[in-house]
Order: sequence, then C-alpha cells, then structure tokens
Amino acid sequence: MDLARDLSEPQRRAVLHGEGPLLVLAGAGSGKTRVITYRVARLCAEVGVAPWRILAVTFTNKAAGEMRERVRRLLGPDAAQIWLGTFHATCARLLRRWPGPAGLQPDFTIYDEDDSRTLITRVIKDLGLDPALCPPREVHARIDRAKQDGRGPDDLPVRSSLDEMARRVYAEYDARLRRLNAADFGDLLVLTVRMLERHEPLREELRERFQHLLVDEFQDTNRIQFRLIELLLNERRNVCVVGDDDQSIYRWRGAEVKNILEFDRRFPGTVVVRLEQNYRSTRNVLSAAAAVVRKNTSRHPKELWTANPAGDPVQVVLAGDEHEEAAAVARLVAAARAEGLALADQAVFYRLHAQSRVLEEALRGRNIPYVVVGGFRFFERAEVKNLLAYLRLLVNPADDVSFLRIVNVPARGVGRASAERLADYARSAGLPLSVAAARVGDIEGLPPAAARALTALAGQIASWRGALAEGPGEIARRVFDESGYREALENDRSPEAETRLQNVQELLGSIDEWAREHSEPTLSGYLEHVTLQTAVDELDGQAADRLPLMTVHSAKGLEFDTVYVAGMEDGLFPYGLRQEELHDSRERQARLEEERRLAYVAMTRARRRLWLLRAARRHLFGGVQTCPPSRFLDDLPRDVIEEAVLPGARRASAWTEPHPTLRSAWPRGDRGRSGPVVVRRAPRTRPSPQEDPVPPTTEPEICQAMAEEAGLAFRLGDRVRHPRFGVGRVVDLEAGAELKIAVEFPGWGRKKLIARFVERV
DNA sequence: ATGCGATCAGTTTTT
DNA sequence: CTGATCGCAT
Repeated sequence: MDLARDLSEPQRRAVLHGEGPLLVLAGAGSGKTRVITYRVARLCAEVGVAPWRILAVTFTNKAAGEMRERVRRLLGPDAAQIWLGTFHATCARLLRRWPGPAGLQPDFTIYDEDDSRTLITRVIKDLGLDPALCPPREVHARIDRAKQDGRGPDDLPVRSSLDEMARRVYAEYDARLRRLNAADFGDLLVLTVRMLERHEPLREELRERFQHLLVDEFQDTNRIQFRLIELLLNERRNVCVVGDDDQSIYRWRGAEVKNILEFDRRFPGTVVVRLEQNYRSTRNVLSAAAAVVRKNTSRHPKELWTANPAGDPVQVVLAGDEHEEAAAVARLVAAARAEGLALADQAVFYRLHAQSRVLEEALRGRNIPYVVVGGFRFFERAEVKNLLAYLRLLVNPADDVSFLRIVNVPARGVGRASAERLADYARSAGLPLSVAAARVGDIEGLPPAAARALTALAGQIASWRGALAEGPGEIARRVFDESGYREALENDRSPEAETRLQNVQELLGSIDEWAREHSEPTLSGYLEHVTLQTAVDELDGQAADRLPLMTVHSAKGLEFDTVYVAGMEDGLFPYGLRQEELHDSRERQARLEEERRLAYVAMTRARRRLWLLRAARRHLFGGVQTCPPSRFLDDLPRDVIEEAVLPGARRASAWTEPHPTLRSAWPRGDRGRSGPVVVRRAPRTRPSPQEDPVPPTTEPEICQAMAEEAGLAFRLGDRVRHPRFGVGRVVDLEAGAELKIAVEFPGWGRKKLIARFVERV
C-alpha cells in the first residue's frame, strides 16, 4: 500500500484522517471507492484496528463485494472479517444475532414488497375496510415512508378518513407481522434502531465493538439510517461518510439530502475533505454533465475538473420513434464491439423499465447478448416465489403469507372457500395456518377433499422440516418433487410452463451454488440472501460478455467506457412532473431537481463516449405521443456536442420542429456504410380482415408473383431478418391481400409474418 | 373448485 | 399495452 503513489493529496487526507467525524464530499468519478478501501485497509494494517471492529455500509451487495475484494488485495484474508454490506443486510445480520431484544423469534422471515402488499391487502379486508377507498398501494407507500422516518402508527397525521384508515391498517399490519414472525424491509431498520434504543447493554456492546463506521453513498440515506449511525457511534465518533449531494436520487424513497448537507452541523468538529478531481470521464462528458446539474438551486456549489483529454463530443441523436432509437443503439453497440470494445464496457440506460422491451428486441435482432438489470427480477417470478414460499414455511411455520401462497399450488383442491375456513379456524384457535392445517378434524364445513389435502400437506411440511439438516439444495429438490409442483409444471401444456420449469431449475442451481460458497449453508441464510439481493447484484460474476441494460437508478456507482441514454424527452426524462397532485410548486421544483441529478448520474457514468438519444414520437402506456426534447438537452454547451437526425425523424419532424444543426456526427465507428441507421418500416395502414376478400393461398406461383411485384422475392430457405425475432429461414409462403411468409427463427420458433416487415439478408 | 373470458384499472425510480 | 382481478360457466 503506497499512499503517496496511489492517492491524490485530498484523497490521502481522507485516508489518513485519524479520529472523529469525517465527511468526504466526493464528486462523480473522484475515486471515493478508492478512498474508502484504502482507509479501511490502513485502519487495519497501520492503525491496528481489528477488521471485525469496522462496519462499512454500501448501497448494493455488489459494491460491498467489490470493496471486500479490493480490501483483500491490500490487506489479505482478514478482509473477510470486516462487517460490510447494505444497511438492510447489516441490520438483518444484527437482528439474526439478537432476535429476542428486537421482538422477533429466531429464523424470522423477511418479507419483500410483494409479501408486504399481500399482507396489507389482507389486513384491509379483515378490518372490513373497502379496498377501493383504502387502496393497498397507497397504504403500503405510507407505511413504508413512515418506517423510513422512524414513525409508528400513532405518529401519523390524521387529516382525512384515508389517514385514519392507513393508521389502523399500519397498526394491525405491524401486529400481524410480529405474529407471523416476519419483518418487512422497513422493519429491518426500525427494529434494529428500536432494539438499540431500548437495550442499553446491547447498545454499549455494539458501540464498543464497532470502532469505525464508514458509509458510502451517504447522500441517499434516510432518517432512520442516520439514526442508526448515531446510535452505533461511541464517544470517539469515528464515522466517515462519503457522498455527493449532486447524486442524490432517492428522495422519493425517503432519502434526506440534509443528512449530507448538514452533517457537519449534526457532528460538530467534522473534518471535511472535498474530492473535486474527476479521473473517470473526458472533459467533454464532464462539462456536458456539469452543465445539466449546475442549474439546480439547492446544492453545494462546486465544479469538478479533470486532467483528462477533451475526447469525443457528446452525441445527441434524434430518432423518429422508439424503434428507430433502439435500432440505432443496437447498431452503435455492434459497431463499437466490432472495434474491439467489449459489450460489458458499454451500457444502455433508460428512465423507466418499460423502455427496455423495444431495446431488447432490437438487440436480439442483431444477436447482441444483453442482460437487463432489475426489471422482471428472477426471484420475483411467481414460480420461483412459490417454491421459495414452501422453503420459508419450513424455516418459519408462522409464515401465513407463504402458506396461503402455496396452499393450492399445485392445485390440490383447496380453493378460496376452504382456505378461508381454515383461516377462520386458525384465528379462533390462535394458531398459524400451517399448524391449523394438521387439525382439519376440528374444522366444520370443510369438503372432504380439501381436508384430506390439508392433512397431507401438513404431514409433508413436517417431514420436510425434519429433513432440514440435509442441506438447502436437497430439501428444495425434495419439496419440488414431493409437493407435486414439478409434476404440475411438467404436465402444464401452456407455452410458459417450460420457462417456469427452467426458472425453478435455475433456482435449484442457485441454491446449490450459494451453498457451495458458504461454509455453513442454512436454508434461512439462503432465503435472506435472495430477499436482500439488489438489482445490480445480478451483474456480478457474469462470465459471458453481455451488454447491460438498466434504469439510471440502477446505474448509480457504476461506470462504463461508452454509455447510451435512451429516451431524452421531456415527460420521460424528466419524468413525472405532470401529475395532478403536483400543484405544490416547491414539490414540483424538488422533483425536477432530482430528475436533473438523475441525468447527471447517467451522464457521469461514461468514461469516453456518451450518446444521448431521443425519439420524436413514442408509444408509451398504450398511446402515441410526440415528444419534445428533454430540457436537459438544452443545457448542454454547444461546443461539446454533436447532433444527428435519423431518417425517421427527418421525415416526421419537418413541420414539428426546427432542424438542429447537422454536423458530421454520423456515422462514426461504422466505416464502410454510409448514412444513418435505416429501419425498414411498414406503412401504418394495414387492411382489416373485412377488407380482405382474397382468400389466402399458398400456391407457389401466386406467392412468387406477389413477392416479386412487391419487390421482395422470397423463396423457401431464404434468410430474413426481423426487427424482433432476428435472423431466420423462410419455411412457407402464403398469399392473401398481403404476402405472408412463415419463418423459423432460432429461439422463437415458427412465426407467420407479413413479408413487408422483414428484410432479406 | 377450477378455468376461462371479459372487463377493469393503472401505469417511476428500489432495499 | 399490460397485468390483475372479477364473475361466470363448466
């Protein structure tokens, strides 16, 4: 570890800082991870702090893993003993060790958002409230926000009947969680804080234990997280927080920028270190990003600088619609790849997950492997959650939410009515559902089939529970087989069933893999692992070279050589300024500023090349809209950007907007082809079935004639490209009012298409 | 009890 | 446009 060689002067100051609170204001790309890593390593190696006395909190598990690896390189195997993880994982770990003081039993279950929502819906119904007047969504959001602020049901304001209902639901929901021996995401923080507040000996023990706290991405901490840090600090106040107010993007989730802006006021004597040199991006990328965020009023004024070269201009591209935009991204990615830039060194960002689909189609069309980060997450798929629900039930018999989830999966004749009867009985007997299921004899009015099924299920659960020692993978396989779920999926003839089966197989594989990586693999450990997974954690350890696609939120903390931001349109990015409840102009302003920071985060992820794309028209939420450019584009200094207009936009935009100045932006890195991306598009008018008097024929001559007339001579065996399905072979022709062809696409199967939509290759 | 179809609603970002 | 829920028919 050579601090003089590896660190700049301010970085060194942060690393060498001794005792007392330290605030590191670290601009984008200024090497904050390096600072934290070196600081931790130095505390251990030179100051002599034991690694297990250091608690470092990161925003994602992936960041934690990377940091651990970097510390390991400096420090050796001792790095494994550092307490390192997200706030949620850290709290879970504390609660597992001291469940009693927190009001939990060992092996409590962590409920994800889905489980919480299910329970809240149930509570609303059980309290006799009308879900229409008391929307579970809204109530859930309120409870969540309250927990982030550390407020209980009694702390909520009561100004409307909805407030009143939300309060009752909150109280009952919390009571129910305790009865089910479960904790939701918010509880992990709330219960830990409460435990530390109420149990002085434990608080003192932990304060004594953790000699140094470090918190990354501090600008996105919320009130309860701040409170937790306060509680863990001893009189030496060794806390090092690192963050950048310009990158605060989770206000909507309760993050308090104040935590960082007012840190030195809350902790008098704080030493402040500013890291203002950017080592990541070219000058052009940096000045474009800075120009966007500079317009914010509530921020620490500061200017990042870089010694890096100016580099390429930032490319601003206008497409006709989202398909053309996606095709442009796919083509640019392919071109960069052809020049030797790996797919993993590039990334596509968007504001909403909903934007990923079109991009995925375009990428598949060019056979570019990609990975969508977040989105429809693996562990949230129904079939995966179903098997996980069985497993949770083995660990925590009181988990009624999981029981209700699987009681009729696979279908075993226990429908809604029977489940309700069981629930009524369980409530009156004060028993968890899984226990009540063993006593069906006491339940009146239960159909014999349902009673038999419940008895059998209860027996199975008991026998699986007895076999827990066999190991997570073995148990999971037994449950999958013996529950009949595997058989049900295998016999399911619907097209999705096969995918579901594969997903469950993948889950089983993931359990095995996890068990291999841990010295004492327990089922409950695995279940916690999957629940606390963050979206970007999926990017970890990808063997194959794939292009990452993600929301800008997921991109925080990452960097790539080349970045494409899709959807730079007002209304989409910035998003959400038009909602009706936004009468409050201060709220409006705050949201706009957060969107601006989001754009700043997106742009500063790029090391070398940055593409900002937008579409003139976009299909979103089922409607078509013409889209004005993002106001953030107006902020970009003219001398660091180049603009290009794609053909689809050139046609459409002639009367809707003035042409931007065209320069030699296109094509770049794509020598040998001339002109911008051209997407073959079918005319919008398509005859409806009634207007189609010509019966379809597969007569080869007719088809051939039609094809030739259309200038599209297809023959059987021809290779064609489809924007969605990629390249395939023509296996059949059919002439109607339009020439149709049947094409076999690898991975998609046989598809019947209108010939005009496909391109011969 | 189950499965299907139709209608309905609601669409941000995430631990 | 999609997903989810509801009610109906089997």
